[in-house]
Amino acid sequence: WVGVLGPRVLELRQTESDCFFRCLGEVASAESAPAAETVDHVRAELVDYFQLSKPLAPMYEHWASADRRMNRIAAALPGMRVLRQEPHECLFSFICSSNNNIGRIGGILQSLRARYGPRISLYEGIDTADAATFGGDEITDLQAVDDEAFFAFPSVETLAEASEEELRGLGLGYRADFIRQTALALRQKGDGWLCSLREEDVDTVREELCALRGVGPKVADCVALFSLDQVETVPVDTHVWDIACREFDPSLRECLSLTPNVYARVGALFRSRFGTYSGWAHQLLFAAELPQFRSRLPADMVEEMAEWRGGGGGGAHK
DNA sequence: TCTGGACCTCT
DNA sequence: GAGGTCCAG
Repeated sequence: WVGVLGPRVLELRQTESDCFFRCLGEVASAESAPAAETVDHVRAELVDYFQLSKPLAPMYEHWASADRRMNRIAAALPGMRVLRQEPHECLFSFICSSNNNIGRIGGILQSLRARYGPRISLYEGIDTADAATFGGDEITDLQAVDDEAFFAFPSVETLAEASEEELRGLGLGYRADFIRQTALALRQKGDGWLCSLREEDVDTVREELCALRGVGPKVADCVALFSLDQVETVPVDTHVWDIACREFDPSLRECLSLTPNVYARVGALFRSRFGTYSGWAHQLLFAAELPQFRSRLPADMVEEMAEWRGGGGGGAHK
């Protein structure tokens, strides 16, 4: 994999037993190679980003023993971790995600970076073609988007200064105003405010996030789980709702829409079954629904999921 | 508390 | 409609 993490372009490669990384470039640097201390620093950042100090095996065991279906999924999809993303980037990204599909979100975020983010220069002697030979096909996607350029995520300050019209031009649609207003609010609250929510309890985090423009329950919970250490938070979208109907409580199907009440019921179901790290468990169940992981699951399970989708079982409330 | 509609844009 | 949110009734 090749991509941007914070101010750097990183290349990651995984083997049977190890994970290797390499720094390809960074913001405002003309060096020919990263300093040794930079490499150490990046190693620490990766450990933090992938939350490697949290042992996954005990969680998997707990989830597997709590739920028969989860038992099989856990066996098929090992090593599914929740990332610890940078909160500002995470927040703006999920604001862009509302009422929007994954493919388009990626394009919008890349446009945001290219237009407002600081450019990342590759170290002397490294070209992306060289990196591509290691990285597989991810890098070709990035190059196709913006001519082999890498950008870090824009600052709150920059986004606060952006005009709504220009943001709309990048394909954000009505979310343009959300981005601008939230950036303005964040600037007002000061530099460390968002990160400081990591120390707060779930309810406070949720309340504070939902006060931001374009942030409802789902977006707030995503930001809380994926960047603010709220491990028991379960973001509920229509897919997670489907999962809950299918696996935990068929009576949820009677509900006509995802009201706050239903939303809370779904979250509570996950928590009562999977406990403290319900957010992580949710991530695993959610991943199992994605097309790219389907081939790893037992055939009968894939069949069952297809049947549910096609048979209108999940569509009862839609 | 919940429902219905609007909202950008693309398939 | 899509991996929602906001606003008015």
